[in-house]
Amino acid sequence: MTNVELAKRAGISAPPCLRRVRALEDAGYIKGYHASIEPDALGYGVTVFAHVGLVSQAEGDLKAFEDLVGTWPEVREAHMLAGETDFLLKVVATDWDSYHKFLTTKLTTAPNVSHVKSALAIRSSKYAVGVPIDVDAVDED
Amino acid sequence: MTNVELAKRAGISAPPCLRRVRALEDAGYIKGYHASIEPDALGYGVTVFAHVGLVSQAEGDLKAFEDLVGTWPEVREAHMLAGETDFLLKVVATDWDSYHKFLTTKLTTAPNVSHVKSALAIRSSKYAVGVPIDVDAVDED
DNA sequence: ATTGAAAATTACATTTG
DNA sequence: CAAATGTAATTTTCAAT
Repeated sequence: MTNVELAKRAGISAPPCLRRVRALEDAGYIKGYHASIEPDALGYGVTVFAHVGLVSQAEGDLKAFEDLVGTWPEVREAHMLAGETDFLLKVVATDWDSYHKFLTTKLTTAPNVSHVKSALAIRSSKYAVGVPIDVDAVDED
Repeated sequence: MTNVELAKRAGISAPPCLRRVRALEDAGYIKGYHASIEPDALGYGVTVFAHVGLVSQAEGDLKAFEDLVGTWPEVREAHMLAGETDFLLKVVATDWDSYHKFLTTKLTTAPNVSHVKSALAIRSSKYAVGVPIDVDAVDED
């Protein structure tokens, strides 16, 4: 969206609107801008949510695991959970074989990994970024 | 990123670069563009992964549940899984109380919902969009 | 609001496979 | 010969004064 279009929606003129956006960027509210792509269209038809349990939950070991998965391109998201599984990983692969290879050669053989439970994503009906606020519903005249 | 900058990275001039991008958009490879924001900075400090089991897995009932969660702003992602849990929902809320309210008044009381297991996300160390391909590493001269 | 600059888009000539 | 690219010119749009 262009700045003028954004200003129109916000009900203000362009210059202060741009200043606000810059302020949000500088303050860290806006992390960046991305294009959304269709994984299936690029041959990445397999999405798996891997529930990972670790042997040690010491902070240093948790951090080490986070750093490790951060280097794996197959892992698109890594969330540390409270509960029976320590980490929830979103893994994207071209096919099931390539996921299985990732699972056996990287994930299960990684240090500190106790058990992995793979849940194949059949389909994703909703994938929204951001927070529940509907921007168009805020400050509407 | 502007088109000229993208063309520079691709090693071609601007017009054919723009044509390629539009071809990707028209073909559905690129779904759209958006800004990435920081949920914590906006007061949404609670992220929960809700594992939902349904009573009926008939296609009509699955679709009905997908449509329903699609109307709930608290649900940012909805993935249908193969395994013991039918759906994995990523839910974002301002605090634990507001999540609990969502859980008790919306999710657990929704039609066809059998059981819900909530896994609180302590922290997210990786959140990447797209696929494992590193674009900058492709076709590099 | 105005102005200056940069980018997007079109048309056309050229090259490449 | 067809498809894609590059150059150039035009129109539009954006951002700073």
